[in-house]
Amino acid sequence: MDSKVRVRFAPSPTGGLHIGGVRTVLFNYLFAKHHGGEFILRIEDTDQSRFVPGAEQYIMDTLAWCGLSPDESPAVGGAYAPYRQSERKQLYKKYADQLIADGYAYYAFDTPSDLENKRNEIPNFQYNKAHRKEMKNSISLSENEVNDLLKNNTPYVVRIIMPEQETLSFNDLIRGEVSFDTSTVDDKVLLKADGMPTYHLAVVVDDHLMKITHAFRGEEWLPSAPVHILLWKYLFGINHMPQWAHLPLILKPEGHGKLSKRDGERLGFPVFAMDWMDPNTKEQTIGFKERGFLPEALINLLALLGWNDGTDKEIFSIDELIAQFSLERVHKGGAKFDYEKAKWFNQEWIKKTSNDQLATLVKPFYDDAQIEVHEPAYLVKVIGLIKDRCHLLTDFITQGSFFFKAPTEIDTASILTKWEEKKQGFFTALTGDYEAMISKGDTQPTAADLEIHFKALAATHEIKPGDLMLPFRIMLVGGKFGPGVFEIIQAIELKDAKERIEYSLKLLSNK
RNA sequence: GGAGCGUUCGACUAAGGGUUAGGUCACCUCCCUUUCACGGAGGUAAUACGGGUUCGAAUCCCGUACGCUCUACCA
Repeated sequence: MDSKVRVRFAPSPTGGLHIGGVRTVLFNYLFAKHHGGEFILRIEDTDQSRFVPGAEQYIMDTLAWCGLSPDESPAVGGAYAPYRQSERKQLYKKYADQLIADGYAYYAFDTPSDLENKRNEIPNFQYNKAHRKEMKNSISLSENEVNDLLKNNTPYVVRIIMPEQETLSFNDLIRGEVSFDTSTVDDKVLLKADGMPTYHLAVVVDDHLMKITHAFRGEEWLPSAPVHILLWKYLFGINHMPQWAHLPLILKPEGHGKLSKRDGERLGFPVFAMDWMDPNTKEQTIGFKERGFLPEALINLLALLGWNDGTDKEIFSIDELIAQFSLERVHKGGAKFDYEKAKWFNQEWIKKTSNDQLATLVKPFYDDAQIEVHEPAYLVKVIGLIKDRCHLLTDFITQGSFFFKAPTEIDTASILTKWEEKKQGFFTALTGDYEAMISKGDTQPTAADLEIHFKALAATHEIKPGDLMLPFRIMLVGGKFGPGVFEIIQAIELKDAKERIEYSLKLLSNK
C-alpha cells in the first residue's frame, strides 16, 4: 500500500469563494477522508498584484462553515509549514536554477512590452521553439551577454524549454489516459521577474515538498498538465508525481460557459458560499449562507453536481458522502447549475433538521429583520408550524413574522371582492366573544375549541364558514398564506387576534 | 487559428452490448387542504448527426456538428 493519502486545495486569495471552488474542496475532502488521509489548505498568493486583503480569512471561514476544515493550513500549521506560497518564496529559486543547470529551462530578458509587440506583430505568437531564438534569452544570446545582463541585475524570468514533438501522457483519475504533444504548449514562465514562482513551478515544488499523493483541480488546468508532468520528470522523478484528477466545471444555468459571479447577479441567486465584500471596490456579493442555505444542503447539492452513488439516493450527509465517494463515479462533463434544485436540497435539509436547531439558525435572520423574539420556546413552536413551507432559512421570516408582530400590510383587495354587511357583523361579534373570553380568563383556548366556537357563531349569523375563512386569514396574517387559522390564533393568543380583526375592520370600513 | 476535453428529457443524472431508456428538480393535471405550502396519484419530455462493428448499440469504432476550457511574468 502506498503512503498515506494527502490532498490539497490551493486557492489564490483574490476574492470570494465560488461554489466551483467549494466543490473542488469537497471532492478533495471526501477523497481524503474516504481513504483516511489528510486534507491540506495551501494559499497560492504568488501574484502580489492580485492579492486581496481578507480573502484568505474568508476562505478559511467558508471552509469552517461548510464543515470542511483542513488538517493543515496557514492557520493551524502542520509539519510542512509555511502553507502560504509568499512565505516560501526563497524555496523555489533553487529548483529554477537546477532546471537551468540541467538544460531544461533558460533565462529570458524580454520586457512585457517586448512581448506585447511581438504578439501584435505575429498572430497567435507562441514563445516556443519556433520563436525563442528571435527573443532575448539565454538561448539566443551568448554566454557573455547573458552573464553581463545578470551582473547588471537586468530583470529576467525563467522559462521552461518545451521539447518538440514529444508525446506526454498521463492517467487522469477521472478521464483515463490523456495525452498531449509538447509542441503545442509554449515555454511557460516558471519564475517571474519579482522572484516569485508562477503556478506551474509552485504547484509542482509544493506538491512534492508537502508529499501530496493526489492532486485535484478544475478542468481548466488540463491544457497545462504537460508542463507539470515535465517538471515532475525533471525535478523529482515521474514516479513520485501525484495522481491527477481534473474535475468537471460548474456551468451557467442557461447559455453556455463557466458559472460566474455575474450570472448570480443577473439571475438572482448566490454563487459565492458566503457574503463577500471586495475591500477595494466595496462591492457586495451575496452568499449561500446569508441567502438562508444550510451548509449540509450546500455540500449535498454540490456533491451531486457531477457525482452520484449509482442509486436513486440524493440526500446525503457528509458522513454518507465520505463513505460512498469514489472518483470513478465523477463525471467528465460539466454540469449546469440549477438554483431550483438547489432550493429543493435545502428544503429537504430543513425537514431533516430539528425545530430546536432550526431556531438557533433562524434567530440571526430574525435579528437582522428586526423581529424581536422574546421567548426561544415560542420561536421553536412557530418553526414547527411553518417549517413545511420553507425552502430557505429566510422563508422563516416571510412565513413567520406575523407570529411576532401584527401585519401592517393587509391584502384588503382580496377581502373586498366578496365583502358584505353581514360579514362585518360577524367579525364584530367575533371580537366581542373574544373579549368576553379574555375577561373570563379563558386566554388559552385550543385550536379545536376556537374552530368549534367559530363555526357556531357563523351558524347564528347564517354565513357559511367557508365564506369567512379567507377574510379571517387575511386579517390575521395579511395575505393568503400560512398554517391553519385556528393554530395561528392559538399561538398568537386571543388578545392579539382580536386586535388584528379590529384593525382590518377599520381598514375595510374606510374603503 | 491551435490543442485538449466534452455531448441521454428544459436541468441534474441512471442504464457499462439485449429495459416499454429509470429517478429527481422544474412544468402540467388530479387528490388532500375552507389560504399558501407539505404530502399523495398521474402526465409532458431525452440518447446531437452520419457511417460502421454486431443477431442486437445510448453503450464499442470512425467521421461530422455543436459546446466548453486553455492558448499571460493570473491562478
